[in-house]
Amino acid sequence: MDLSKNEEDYLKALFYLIVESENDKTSTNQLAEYLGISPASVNGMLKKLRTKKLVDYQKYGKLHLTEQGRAIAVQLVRKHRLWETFLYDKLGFSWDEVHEVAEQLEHIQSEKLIRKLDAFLEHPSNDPHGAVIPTEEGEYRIPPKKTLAEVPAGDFCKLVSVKDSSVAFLQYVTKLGLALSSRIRIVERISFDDSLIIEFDGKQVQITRKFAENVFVV
Amino acid sequence: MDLSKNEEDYLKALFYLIVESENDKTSTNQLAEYLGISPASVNGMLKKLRTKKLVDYQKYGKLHLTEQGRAIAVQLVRKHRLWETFLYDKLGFSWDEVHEVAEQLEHIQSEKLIRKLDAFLEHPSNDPHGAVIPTEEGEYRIPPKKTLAEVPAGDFCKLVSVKDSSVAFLQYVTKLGLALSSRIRIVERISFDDSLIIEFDGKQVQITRKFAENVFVV
DNA sequence: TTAATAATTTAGTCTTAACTAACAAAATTT
DNA sequence: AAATTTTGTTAGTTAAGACTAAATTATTAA
Repeated sequence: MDLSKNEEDYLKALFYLIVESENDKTSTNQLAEYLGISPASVNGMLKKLRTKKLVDYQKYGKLHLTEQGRAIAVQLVRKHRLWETFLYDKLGFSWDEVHEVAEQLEHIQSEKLIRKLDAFLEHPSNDPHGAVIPTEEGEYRIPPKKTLAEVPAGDFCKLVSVKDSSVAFLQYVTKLGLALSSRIRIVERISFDDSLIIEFDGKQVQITRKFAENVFVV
Repeated sequence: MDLSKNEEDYLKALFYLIVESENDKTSTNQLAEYLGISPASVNGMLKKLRTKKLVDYQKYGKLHLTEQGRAIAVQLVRKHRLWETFLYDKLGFSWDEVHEVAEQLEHIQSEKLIRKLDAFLEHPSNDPHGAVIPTEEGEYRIPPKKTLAEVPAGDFCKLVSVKDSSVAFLQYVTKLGLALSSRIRIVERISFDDSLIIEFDGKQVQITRKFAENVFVV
């Protein structure tokens, strides 16, 4: 099945909304909002994707991805994350720069390219944000997530990804000096305002609870 | 200046036709033929490119690229050839597979990506087909073609193409074990009969002058 | 220099994927 | 249960960029 960049973007957005909400469905308006496209336009595209048996819904009903639609979306996620890994590991892009470029690269059509890239990167399991890279066979499971806010005082943990991946947040993280796989120790919890003091790379910083809740760790 | 994939393809085609013919101009029909698009459609796009000051022509006249159009085209060629080099050198694609994928990759918009890629590949000067890679500054000159017969003794060179592509000659080349981009050293020139001894892949063979004159190198 | 041929342009159509405005159905309030 | 609000759909428009057919200009041959 050969899809346009556009159709691929719809599938990816659907996948994102469905997986994020862990709800197995989403709605026209939500999708329109996410893509920044009018609901009317989205409605038109959904009709098309339905005739291609990639999404599944009836008039005024909720949207689901078909098996095939889901499979294609998973492969797009795989491509996106492999490219992010390439940009980060091999080309020295920073953490917050990889997404935008990978957004373009993921649409390149060549199975061989992805297989070779995967091998070149030595079959990575996580992208630079710590997200799991689906396998070639389409296996994709989301590991249970834990935030920095849940780690007991005194314990160590490792940064693997962030919840809010806005540029502003990512830049703040970078400015703090926190990098992917930074080893972090919880020095103290301030019960007064729920902030916490953490230590990494030999320095201590104080962060708010809101910040801690945005940082996923292992 | 932000161009669509389409506009970029037109500029690249124009550049190809103009540079190949070494004529500094081309025509609507020639361009249409090359792109596999009807002359009428090409005419429409040319109008658009003219208003963007990327091509230069008047009604019923010959087509030229403007300085800016040429500069953009050169950068596309640069991107294309850097990606081909990446696919060949790093991912292990064969030389006849790289073009199709590079055709897609060249449209990725990110100056940083190209700079980083160039550095990662250690600033290659030639792509896997032996073609020159334009510099970041847009310098692009086609070097005069050189045959194996012109390489001084002791020097290294790389096979890029052949002059005589008869089956007999190609079979002989293959039998010798010479492949595209084989790294060759000129061991010795026998002045008696102008034959030369070359070394590649750790083995030495003797070839006639006639043979050497049929092999282009870089 | 006129006729024939080739090259180029114009005019009008099609498809895709966006849009707005108006309408219809579903969900929520009162 | 009726009114209101939210959500989803339809209809009609627009912009690219392709197309064909027809018209125009250039070039070549007679």
